[in-house]
Amino acid sequence: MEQQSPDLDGVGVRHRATIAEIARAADVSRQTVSNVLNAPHRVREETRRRVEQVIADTGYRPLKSAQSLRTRRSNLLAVGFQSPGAEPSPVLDVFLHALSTSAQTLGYQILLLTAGSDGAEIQAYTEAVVDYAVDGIVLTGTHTHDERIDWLRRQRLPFVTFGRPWGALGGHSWVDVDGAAGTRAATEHLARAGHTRIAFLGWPAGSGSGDDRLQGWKQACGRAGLPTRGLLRRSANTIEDGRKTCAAVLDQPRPPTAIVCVSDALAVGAWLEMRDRGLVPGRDVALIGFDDSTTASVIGLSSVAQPLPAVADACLDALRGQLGSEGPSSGRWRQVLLQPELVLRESG
Amino acid sequence: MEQQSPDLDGVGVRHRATIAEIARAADVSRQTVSNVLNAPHRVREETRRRVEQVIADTGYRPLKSAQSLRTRRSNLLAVGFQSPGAEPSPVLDVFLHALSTSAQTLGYQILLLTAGSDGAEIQAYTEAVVDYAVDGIVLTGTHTHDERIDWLRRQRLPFVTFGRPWGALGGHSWVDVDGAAGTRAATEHLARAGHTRIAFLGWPAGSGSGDDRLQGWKQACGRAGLPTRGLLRRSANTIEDGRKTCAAVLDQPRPPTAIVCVSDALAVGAWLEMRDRGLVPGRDVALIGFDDSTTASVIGLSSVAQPLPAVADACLDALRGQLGSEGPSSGRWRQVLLQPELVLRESG
DNA sequence: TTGAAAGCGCTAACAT
DNA sequence: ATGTTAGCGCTTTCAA
Repeated sequence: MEQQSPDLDGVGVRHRATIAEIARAADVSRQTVSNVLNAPHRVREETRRRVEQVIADTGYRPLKSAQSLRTRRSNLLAVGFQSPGAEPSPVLDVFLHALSTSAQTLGYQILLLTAGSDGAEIQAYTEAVVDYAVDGIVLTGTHTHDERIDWLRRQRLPFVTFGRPWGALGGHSWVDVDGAAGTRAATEHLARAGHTRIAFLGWPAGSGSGDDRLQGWKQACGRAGLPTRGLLRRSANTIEDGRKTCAAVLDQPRPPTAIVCVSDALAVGAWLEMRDRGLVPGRDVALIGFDDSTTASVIGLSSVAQPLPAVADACLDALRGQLGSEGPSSGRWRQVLLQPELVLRESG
Repeated sequence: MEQQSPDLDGVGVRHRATIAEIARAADVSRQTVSNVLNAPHRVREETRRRVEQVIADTGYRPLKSAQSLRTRRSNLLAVGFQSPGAEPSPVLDVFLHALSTSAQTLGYQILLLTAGSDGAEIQAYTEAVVDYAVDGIVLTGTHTHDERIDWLRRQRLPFVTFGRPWGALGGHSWVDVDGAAGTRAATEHLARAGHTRIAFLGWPAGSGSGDDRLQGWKQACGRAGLPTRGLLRRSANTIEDGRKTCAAVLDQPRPPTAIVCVSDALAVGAWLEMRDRGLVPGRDVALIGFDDSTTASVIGLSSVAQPLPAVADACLDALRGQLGSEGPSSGRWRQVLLQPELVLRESG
């Protein structure tokens, strides 16, 4: 028969020691306890030791709501992400995990905000800032004319975007992956392998990252003296569109022997179209995607991988730069462009 | 040239109206303002109107840290999820999104906690509860002898698990998907299609949900008078293991004509193995997976889909049941088992 | 180096 | 139905 012991895990999570209790137990004032926590150098060695001992014994941790009420800082970071709707982004969940993990080691917690539109996302940020006094915001999936960025700047909130401010002025911190470098590496790899007609399946003009990745292909073709005319197809980002544009490009009089895609979604569509035609990707036609999704690894699709943990860390860095002083002063902005990595598999 | 207007969005996010200001502007006491917000029925119609008008004009929203300091509630829910490491779970990110979206409509925010082990997750919960006074916890990915559940129960924290408490007593709220029903439906579908030898690729014994899904296959075979001997293979949850166990089961003297898998990871492995052998899944051998991952939809793999938005809503329901009164009293536990849906594609 | 006092914004308890 | 008082736990003055 077990003993009646209300709490097996030390003091237990429900008991809250207050700063006053610590002070009493250590025979100092509350203020000294606060100093031990927030400005240890101001406390005499011996006193500090004694207080720290009591803190350790009781498992005392300051209550954030009280701290926040006083200091207006919450150690909370909001990250907004919009529903990909149908197909979940292969990028965001890995990024989220990395961000949350790194944030926790820095003493921050992640408030997860979801929205269905830019307007809704702004609304969510508003509530997070007004209600919870979040210290900073991580915005994902930037696009041209991004009203979210405008809003954040107007409000002078500390924020960083995963994605460059396409077409905007860029007066803020951002972290992005060099998409052009990724498609350039993919195209160069194919050129080295002897391909002379390399097609590109892209997104409609005007999406920043889509245009960026397109440039990489164009540049690599230019440098290698390869043609691009008639080898570019644009479509929305669905598997079905990938099939169709792949079919279109293969049905040309002079079809390409290799295809680079702006995304894995399109590449997977192309992959399916090839299979249906009895073509083996990598043997008959080379194929390289972008994002290194799980699906890509499953079907042996070569792809360009984004260094998401590094992106997450850079985002936190940028945010901390803004949080250090009072408010985002220009000059504290960090702009980081990370290099992706070409992951080669059977298809290319 | 634009006018110098510091804030275009109403009052702007940085200006905080306090309850005192609202009270002054509406010519009532602070308490009355508080009542308008928290107990409107106690306020005279006309007074309420006036106060509400001021609130609307100023865009006033109570500060959570102050509310929380007073009431010990934060309107914060913590959700813990461990890194899937290599292959991101096809389930968790969709679940997270659904959970966050529903939580926001209920006035809750999601604190995202990541951990690499059960111990680390408990540590993260501790900090979330002690520091941020989270109101409740959503735990994902239950397993047998789950120390996280034991800990949450000992601490008497409001919580709900996505996943049944396999092997434990079950004195808490949980939401789960009826895995056995899913594999049963899959197996019955195959039996109706004329298959008489249906194999199952499962996980090692002892994983609750794996055993559960296995049972569904066994039951369906039993009812249909189909054999199971020699048709079960167990392995870890990797694509490579799926390949191997699929190969093993196909190399038998009397191979199956259909295969049901405990997960899409294994099913994808089986799918690849079939293709390498020149077999067309769905034509030569039927194949059905579990989880309805993006990959499954891409490659035309039939699969069992979990109703994740419904799971998220049920989790929130269960949590709200516990938050209503002070503390989780027995009888307030909700246990919800939701039905999955068989999604048929080319492979089955 | 330490302590005392004040107050962040809100709501529960009590008084009117 | 409304107002008054007190205090949640912490940190920022300021004084000793």
